[in-house]
Amino acid sequence: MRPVGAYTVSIRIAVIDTDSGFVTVLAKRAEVAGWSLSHSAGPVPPRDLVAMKLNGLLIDPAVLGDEAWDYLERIAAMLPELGLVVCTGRSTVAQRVRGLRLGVDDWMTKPCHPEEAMARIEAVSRRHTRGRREAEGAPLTVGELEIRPDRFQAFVGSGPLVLTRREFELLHLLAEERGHVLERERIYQQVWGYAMAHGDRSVDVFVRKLRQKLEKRSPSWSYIHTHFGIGYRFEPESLESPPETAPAPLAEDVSQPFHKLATSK
Amino acid sequence: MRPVGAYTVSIRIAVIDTDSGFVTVLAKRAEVAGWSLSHSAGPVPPRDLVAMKLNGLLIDPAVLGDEAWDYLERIAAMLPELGLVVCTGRSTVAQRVRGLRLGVDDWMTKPCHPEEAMARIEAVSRRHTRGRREAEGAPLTVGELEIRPDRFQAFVGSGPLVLTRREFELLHLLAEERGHVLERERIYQQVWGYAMAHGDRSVDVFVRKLRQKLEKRSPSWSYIHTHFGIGYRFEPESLESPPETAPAPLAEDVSQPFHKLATSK
DNA sequence: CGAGGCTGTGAAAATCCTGTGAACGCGGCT
DNA sequence: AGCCGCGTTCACAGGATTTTCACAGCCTCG
Repeated sequence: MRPVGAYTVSIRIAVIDTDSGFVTVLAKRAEVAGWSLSHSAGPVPPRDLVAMKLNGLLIDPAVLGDEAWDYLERIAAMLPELGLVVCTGRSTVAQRVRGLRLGVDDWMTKPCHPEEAMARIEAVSRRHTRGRREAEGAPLTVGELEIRPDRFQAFVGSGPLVLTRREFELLHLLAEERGHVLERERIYQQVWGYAMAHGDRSVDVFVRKLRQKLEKRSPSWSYIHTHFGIGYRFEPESLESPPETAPAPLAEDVSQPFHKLATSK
Repeated sequence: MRPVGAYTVSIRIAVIDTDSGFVTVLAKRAEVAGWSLSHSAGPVPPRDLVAMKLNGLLIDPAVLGDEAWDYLERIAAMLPELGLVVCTGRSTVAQRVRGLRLGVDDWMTKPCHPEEAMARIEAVSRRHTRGRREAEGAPLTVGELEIRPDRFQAFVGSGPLVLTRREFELLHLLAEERGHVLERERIYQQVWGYAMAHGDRSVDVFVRKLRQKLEKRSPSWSYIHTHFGIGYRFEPESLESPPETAPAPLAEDVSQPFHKLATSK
């Protein structure tokens, strides 16, 4: 089921370690793999870790001093979804067992090969992402739209939009990357799961379907903007602004052939 | 009397290894910890592993010969919930990385201390046993349905539904996740315990059986809703136009008080 | 201001998905 | 052995969803 390439998803990790050489090498590999990595040479408050929305944390407890066990335990309890990997110097079996028991997911011994560290972090976070429910299920609200991954649907005040799977996934992707212009190829790759054939218009067609449904249920907003020669950008924009005199445009007039193209910037 | 201390849940593991000394020691510890352990000195057909409903598998790929990688990969793909731990002699970084990438959860080097092996197995299977056992045996009432896990049966006003085991588990899963759309793959994974083969229609068939039985005993309600291209969603809905019955507040479910999803015809 | 490439549209054609009924094995039981 | 209950697998029919096309209306650039 693994698509091509070793790393299928982008992973967010943090490293707490003073060994700058190791960290540097790791950072390089992480970049190649498309992971985002942040580094600290000292303990990071748990609450900050929460805010970072990490998939994995690689840590050398040696930098923590006496509080090490306590710190690890707190992290493990507070962030059950986080893959917690220890990488440290000499340790006894008893220490490793203690660490693993109190919530550490993997324990490596220095010196450790960065590639192996990456692989272990990946393995640990793979295990954690399975069986998670909430992570993907968090509803997303933009404009008067609410996107709910747990139902594969989007809602506006008046009710559901009734989207097909593809439509939903396209909308979800666009909304997640709200504000960014996404190229067609990128969109296709993400939603369809494989490379887009040259000349394929599927993305355009689905954008149209989405625009239709969005407009029907939320006429006073504009969501998907075209960037000529590139792709699309999602951004809820209220069309209201002129004084309140509009004599109720009364829809059904199908003579609105085109959408305004946003080429700005 | 449950063994107090470190091991809070009973874990089922299997060991595939020829080192009988190591296995013996491990078996002893496992017994003390209250785990159930089965042992084999040679490869075990994946389907047998499925039947064993394991939490963890400790394996020395050396006993597998040439097929080792293939075997590991197959196991990992087929049993995503299984904690797969390798324990073998000398190995290269590249081998470890390869193993971890293709689905192995942890990789130890022999000789390894049995206590550490236990701790690592526990760590990799922790994820799946955690956060899931709270309301395990609690009866669940939805619509005019009552689901009793302690009996493996569901009841409506007029009596029991007479469900087979699979039917019950499917219903239970759906009801627990009420309101959420569950993908076929996830349903299969949860109820059957291993990965769904492409093209398998079992879930559909069981949904039909459930719908039939539900309709026979509770004709005025609709419970299982189809989401085209995705899977199913459980949500009791009265078919009668509710004269004045409040639209079932169905609180508690989510924090978002929102409309009910209308997909069905 | 015109050519040429891009995007929006509507609809037909091609695919894919789900509901069903029924045949098939596999054990367990009598 | 023969008879069930249960879970799996098949093949089909009816729909729902995606793709593909052919055109027409824009946008850029020269």
